[in-house]
Amino acid sequence: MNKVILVGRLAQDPEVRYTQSGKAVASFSLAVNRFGGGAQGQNNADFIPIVAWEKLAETCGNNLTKGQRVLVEGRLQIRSYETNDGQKRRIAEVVAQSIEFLERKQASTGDAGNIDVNSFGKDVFPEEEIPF
Amino acid sequence: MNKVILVGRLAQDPEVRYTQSGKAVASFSLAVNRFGGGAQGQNNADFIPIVAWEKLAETCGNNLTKGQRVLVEGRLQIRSYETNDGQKRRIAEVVAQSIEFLERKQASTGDAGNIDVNSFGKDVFPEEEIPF
Amino acid sequence: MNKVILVGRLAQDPEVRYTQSGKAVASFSLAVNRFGGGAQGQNNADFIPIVAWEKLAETCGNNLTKGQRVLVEGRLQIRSYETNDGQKRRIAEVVAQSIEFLERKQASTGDAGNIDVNSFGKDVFPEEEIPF
Amino acid sequence: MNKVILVGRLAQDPEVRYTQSGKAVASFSLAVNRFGGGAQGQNNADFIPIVAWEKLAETCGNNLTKGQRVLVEGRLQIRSYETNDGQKRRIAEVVAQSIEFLERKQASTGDAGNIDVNSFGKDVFPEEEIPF
DNA sequence: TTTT
DNA sequence: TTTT
Repeated sequence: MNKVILVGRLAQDPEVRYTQSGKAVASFSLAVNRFGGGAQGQNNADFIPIVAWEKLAETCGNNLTKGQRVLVEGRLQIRSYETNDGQKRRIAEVVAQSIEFLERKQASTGDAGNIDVNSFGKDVFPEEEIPF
Repeated sequence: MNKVILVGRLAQDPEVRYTQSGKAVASFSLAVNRFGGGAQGQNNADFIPIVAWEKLAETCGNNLTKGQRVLVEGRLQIRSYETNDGQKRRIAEVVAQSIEFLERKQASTGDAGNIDVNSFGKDVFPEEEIPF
Repeated sequence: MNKVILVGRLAQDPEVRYTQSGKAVASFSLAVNRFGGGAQGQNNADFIPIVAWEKLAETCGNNLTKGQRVLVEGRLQIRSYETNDGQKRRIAEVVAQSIEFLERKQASTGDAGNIDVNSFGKDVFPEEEIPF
Repeated sequence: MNKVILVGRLAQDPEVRYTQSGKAVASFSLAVNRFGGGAQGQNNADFIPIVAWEKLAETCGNNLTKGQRVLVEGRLQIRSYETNDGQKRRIAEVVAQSIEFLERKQASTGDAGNIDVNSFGKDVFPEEEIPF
């Protein structure tokens, strides 16, 4: 069991990239407030990296924008990578299995009349690297 | 909502430290298998940093040992810190709210006859730094 | 581990009652859509009984109304009771531990300017009966 | 979001039945202790009805026995049915999406050498009735 | 680096 | 109806 459930707002628009084999990968940072979003100041949030793969990645790219509130269900993954100067680092991120839209996309961003309020993804343990 | 539920084995004995004000903090790494712990090789695990505070920290120190299987419920926190040479880093860790013991402590590690199989903690958002 | 996490809408205003010892108990039914709340018809929901105790019960009574969307975290409990004609029955209900308000109370139901968007409760295993 | 996560012991061997179209359905009752399984007496458990469908149902039938400890992830469903004398009743049950075996099958129940310790299922919202 |  |  490796289960993560988060409710928060996108801190940025999702970025969608493609692996060499053509798989879509969306990534964004989710601002998860620690104390209910009250008046406790602007720093009371965890900014949690989210990645989504394939069909779910494309749903994110097409339907999510900065500021939108979502529920993310996924698993917590520790990924190793090397910095440009050769240091080994570890990064934690949540690999989304499903994303529930708790708000519609902002009207200003374009039409959003008919999107599904839920979109389900598959759990993936991809062999491929996340492209940078 | 910021909820994490993990089942895994302690990759090491918990380390218990104390903050300047005397609060106990336990930390350990939890090995969470990705594919059900079968024969897929030894590398298929995420090693997830866990911290526990106060009474739950002491319960960890007294009752958990390397290799023991537990269920951890907590929240995912991103913490900023500085390296010795002044670089800013961010680390993700799970702040445990409760830990359920799925196995008794190894007999070889000492007496463990009558411990509770569950121990519950409170969610904490401590002001204090985790001591290193 | 006995954990339930639901996102849905109140199917009715909460009813707040008091036990003989004066503990508040709120109860309501939560409509949880099965397929993302799309156009699949009105019958695709589970109506799940929720109960909340004490301070959380009062928060429910004061801040929640029919139709409002909430996230409920709790545990699943099977309770035995007797019908008026002496039959034994079992009912399942979710005992709320925390409720996150995903929407503000309807303006028409009264002022809702400044309520907290989160309200946290304690897990309770009360000895007392839920009053009818 | 309709998510249930339970850790408990099978109160009985699973019963596997088949729908008219041939789908397997397993059902059993899961005893979920309220206070950590300590010495608080024998009545401190919720007996929660679990159902599993298709491949997961067969895995249950083949690998689970009374008394075995498992982790069940699923959704909470309210199902309507009629009693033999025509009364309408509602029953709550957890439709399992995945089951993690926290213990191997009892040796006395037969060979259990090489079973997977995890088995994953799909979320189903079947049109068909659960056979009685 | 950041959301409301 | 029940598990350890």
